Amino acid sequence: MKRAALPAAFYARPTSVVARRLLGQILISDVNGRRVAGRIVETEAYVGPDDPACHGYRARRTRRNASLFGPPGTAYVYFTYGMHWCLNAVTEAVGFPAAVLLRALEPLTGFATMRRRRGDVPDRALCSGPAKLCEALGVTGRLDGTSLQRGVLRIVRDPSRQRRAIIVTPRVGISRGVDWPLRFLIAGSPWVSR
DNA sequence: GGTAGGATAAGCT
DNA sequence: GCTTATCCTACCA
Repeated sequence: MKRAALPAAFYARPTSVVARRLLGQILISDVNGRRVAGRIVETEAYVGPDDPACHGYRARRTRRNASLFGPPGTAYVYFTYGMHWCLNAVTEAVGFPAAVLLRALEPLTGFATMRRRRGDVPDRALCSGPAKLCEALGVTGRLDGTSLQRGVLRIVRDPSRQRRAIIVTPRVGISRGVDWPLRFLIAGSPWVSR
């Protein structure tokens, strides 16, 4: 079934709104021609030049974070801790460095491919963290700056998306801006991180 | 059940 | 030199 990718206008809104509305939508990867997909169950908002935890803090543009300043609906993929990739969806206006970090998925399609990339782990461990889901989907820096509307990675609307309770907490793994409530989870989902 | 520590490298000061 | 939007293993309870 062919489903429409979320349009740029979806992302061209306040980042915390986008982070909430991405919960329940479907992320599809066709890296190496292998279809892998999952439902987004956990996100975090990084909200621009005034957010001390955001890579775009003080609007400092570097080679690493360049795509964070790109058009809404762009993939921002960065490398961290010497071995892990993380995937974000760029939000708001061109030139405004903000994005939603995709932190966990409920695996839906391509279990064999995910397990080949991730190792023989329980289903719960396939995509329950930002670096885990990148490994499961084959996401690396090659996809940084690509479109989430028509690229190898796409986010599509789930026509059967339920209206579900959302839990809001502070963000994880940061040392500045620690009390800002910008992490969003589908309440009761067994697929979230940690 | 829980958590401390190590892996490992780019980017920043 | 130090920090980092993480994960896994080893070890303790």
